[in-house]
Amino acid sequence: MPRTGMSAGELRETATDVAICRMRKVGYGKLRLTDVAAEMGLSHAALYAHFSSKSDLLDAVVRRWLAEKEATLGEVAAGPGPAEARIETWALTLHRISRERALRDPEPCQAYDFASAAARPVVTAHREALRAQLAGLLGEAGFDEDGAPLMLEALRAFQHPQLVARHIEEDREPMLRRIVSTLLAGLKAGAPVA
Amino acid sequence: MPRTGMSAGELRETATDVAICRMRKVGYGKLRLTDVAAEMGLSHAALYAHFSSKSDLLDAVVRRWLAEKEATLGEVAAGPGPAEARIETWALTLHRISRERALRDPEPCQAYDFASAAARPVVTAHREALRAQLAGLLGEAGFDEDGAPLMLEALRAFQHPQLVARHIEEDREPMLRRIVSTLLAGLKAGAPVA
DNA sequence: AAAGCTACAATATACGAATTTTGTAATCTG
DNA sequence: CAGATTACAAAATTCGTATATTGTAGCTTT
Repeated sequence: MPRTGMSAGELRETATDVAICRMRKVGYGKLRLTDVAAEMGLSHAALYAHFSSKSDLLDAVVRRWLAEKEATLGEVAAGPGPAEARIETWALTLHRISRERALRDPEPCQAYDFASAAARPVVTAHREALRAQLAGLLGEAGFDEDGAPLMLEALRAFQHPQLVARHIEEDREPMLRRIVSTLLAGLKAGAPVA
Repeated sequence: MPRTGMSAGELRETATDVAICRMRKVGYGKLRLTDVAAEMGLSHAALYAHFSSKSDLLDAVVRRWLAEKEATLGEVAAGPGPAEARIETWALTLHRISRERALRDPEPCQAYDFASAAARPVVTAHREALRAQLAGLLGEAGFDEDGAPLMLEALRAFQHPQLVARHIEEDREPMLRRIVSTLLAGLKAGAPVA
């Protein structure tokens, strides 16, 4: 019987919550397991029963944060209107979320950036989730689903934390729209020549 | 009458040379004006007659390094064969140079990365030079030259030092080819819908 | 035995003193 | 007097050490 009154799953979720909050408050670089544990009324050692390492907790934080992004995009993908129009909306939303987060939620953003640089599986999984959503949209709109990785690579400048940060002042939406419509036009024109 | 036997221009060039060499030897972060000056038989203060600051010298280093890249790409752009084919070759070359440099010339690469993050004019000028080359090629191949900034943005994942470094193991050329041909097909299909 | 704690070693971070380095000004020299 | 030097202040970096944090093991409690 757990003394915290939480199941293993709940404790992991709570620890992830607390870690995100503390990260937002004190910054990515100053997040301490000791503090997370203390805030939960635990010794830091107790966390090791639920997370194999600090990185594992940070992964959980990033996973949660990316899951919210995927959920928002999933709603756009499943939204009303013609599928082809939703592709542009989806891409714009992807960019807006990235930009908004760089501006207003920089600490988890930095955690993501580190996870990304370290090629953590949580990042790979996120990219795959985006690919799947976009592939679904493309399929629905009558395009070959193989266009999804292609589009994602071409839109990378609008997602990547550092590139987004570098252009945070500019309105890059017109350029993004042009790229999306050019890519869609190109895909429509048929399978690209090898 | 200069005691070094060099004109102002030559001295700047020599200092830039020496700085690149030392940077390659000791690393970007450990480059010291003192050492550059000493290697030229000068006191560090003498450098200030030719460079307004260390950043100014670093800019000269990056400018030189980027000029070599522009020259190689310029040759490709001016090369033989149909213009449309040269666009793909140009993009592949752009990626190969970026990749090769990340692998074999990491220190100036880091200097470029810092200059890029600091939004130094030398980087803006480089981007403009690339845009002009690509615009020329597009024009020659019968495309609207406005496609150049669009293509460059879409190819950013294949140029940006950090993104190139992250995928250094992979062969991304097939994907690059697909993106280029899709974009060209899209541009050919007519001005993208606003 | 499950859930957690205390104790501890290895590692990492923070801090402050000493040293370098950068940048400026006044001075020297051919 | 252009070209360079020495001298010097401000800022940055290094280096040694004290402190904190991470991760592990064995012990305690219910």
